[in-house]
Amino acid sequence: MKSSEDHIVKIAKALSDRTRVRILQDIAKRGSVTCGDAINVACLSQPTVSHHIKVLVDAGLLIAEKDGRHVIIKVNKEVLDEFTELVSVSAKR
Amino acid sequence: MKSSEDHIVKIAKALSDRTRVRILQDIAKRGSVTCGDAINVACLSQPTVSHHIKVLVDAGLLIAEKDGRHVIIKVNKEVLDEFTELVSVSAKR
DNA sequence: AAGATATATTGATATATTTCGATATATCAA
DNA sequence: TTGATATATCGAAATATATCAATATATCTT
Repeated sequence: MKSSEDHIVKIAKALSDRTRVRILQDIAKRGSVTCGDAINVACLSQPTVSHHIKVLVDAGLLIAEKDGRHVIIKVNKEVLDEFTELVSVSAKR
Repeated sequence: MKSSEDHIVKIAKALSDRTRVRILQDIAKRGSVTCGDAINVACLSQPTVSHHIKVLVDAGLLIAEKDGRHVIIKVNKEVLDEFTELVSVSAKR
């Protein structure tokens, strides 16, 4: 089982890059997008955006599911809530 | 004026290191501590801990005030709330 | 089957971060 | 004033991260 520190650190790391936050906010605004959409938002190369999406997915902040040759990504709100809750609680007690 | 992205990124960066989260949680638990106390918690060199505290202070997460030769640090709950609120809102709309 | 499109992986480079020892500064105590 | 204690800063080394071009893989279209 993972400590709350480690969990906070993993999510915070994912949120510690401008591009990733931008991608996340864009997805949140639109509901769901494809990786191609994210490339347009980020204005960076396809491999770079692919990498950032992977970081967000690994952190649990994004859910990705394949749909033909596309990958549809959306925000995992539960994980996001868990994170804000964990930060609030652990830093206030 | 700073974008919400930049604000999130700055705080998230501060929270993206195990040592810093540990220090923050320890301070939250105890109310307030000195830098020396933080060194004991982190088990790292004094300059390293000093650096981490600086990062947390610069991000606004800690408030530091000098008291003789000590520096008393405590959590800035307002900034922390602001952060969790910002993350919640910006990633859900 | 062949070409086109969407995404992932690899390998390299540039930049940022973490960490330390050495040293500086400020304050207290004798 | 001198020595001790608390914290900050500097410079360097090791590690991590962001980024890209090239290439691989998977799926669609014709």
